[in-house]
Amino acid sequence: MAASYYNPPPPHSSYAPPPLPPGTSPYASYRHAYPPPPAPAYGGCYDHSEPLPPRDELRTLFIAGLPGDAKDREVYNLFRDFPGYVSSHLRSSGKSSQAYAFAVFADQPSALAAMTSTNGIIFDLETNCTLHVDLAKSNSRSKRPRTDDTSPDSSDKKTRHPREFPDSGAGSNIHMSGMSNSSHSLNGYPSAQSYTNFEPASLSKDPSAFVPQNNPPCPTLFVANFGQACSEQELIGVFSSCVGFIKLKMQKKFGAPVAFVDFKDVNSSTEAINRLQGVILYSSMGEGMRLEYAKSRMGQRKRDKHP
DNA sequence: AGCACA
Repeated sequence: MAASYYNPPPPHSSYAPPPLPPGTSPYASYRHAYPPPPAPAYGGCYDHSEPLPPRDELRTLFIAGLPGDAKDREVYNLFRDFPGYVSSHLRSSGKSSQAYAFAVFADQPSALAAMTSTNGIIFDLETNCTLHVDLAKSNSRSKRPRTDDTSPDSSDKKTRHPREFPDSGAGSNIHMSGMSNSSHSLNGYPSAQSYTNFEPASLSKDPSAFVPQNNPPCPTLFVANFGQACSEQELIGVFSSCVGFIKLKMQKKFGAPVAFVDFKDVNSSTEAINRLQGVILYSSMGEGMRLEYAKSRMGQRKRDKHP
């Protein structure tokens, strides 16, 4: 097990209290707006009316260790910016002081990446609630998690806007496709603005702040400007969801920690740059991390010492 | 604003 993995508490003193009182939060409504009654029709997760993915791979996370007063919003904010995040469901145990939740992802690698990044984090500094995140026993019964066929508008008609985010603030479950936009934050607490609207966070990146790519494309990426509190496991959790990911090595013996991430080819590394550039990690407090092509490929010994 | 390891 990843028993050695220990995530220090995030530098936030608390969970970025939303600017709205709890009662008036725009999220307050989805608490009681859950359409599906708690009918755990598990055991048969097959739905033959839908063209399911070939193997019904588990892509739902089970989150334990939540405090009893956890809010949907908190679970949502925890996972919303992980690539592939689809939706989350909070289940309060009622009598107990513990709650649990499920987070649905587009595929298992995305789910595993989010799992690695969130497992073991201290969710509540006051009660020292530590999250235990694992793959769920079965996938959540979602309406239409992902349509791989070419009939996209059977249940999704109102969200067909080219502007990606529906106003799911008062919806039932919290859906969001963080797939192909270069999401700007993984920590879930980007700024107060995200509590009041669902603008894609990427628009807060002004083009002038973009990183010039000086180095020629390389399958290995150089990663900098992530927080000191960031663990290698957290980075692996983020990067391992990228196609072609091979390995990640963190280097923190010098002042600012950096990391090298190896991909199978430059297509994959380029895709990862585009996807994760500027992303703010959960453990981060400042700017997002900066990705560049590395100056040399990881693990490639220089064979041309002499001509 | 920082590019190591083999």
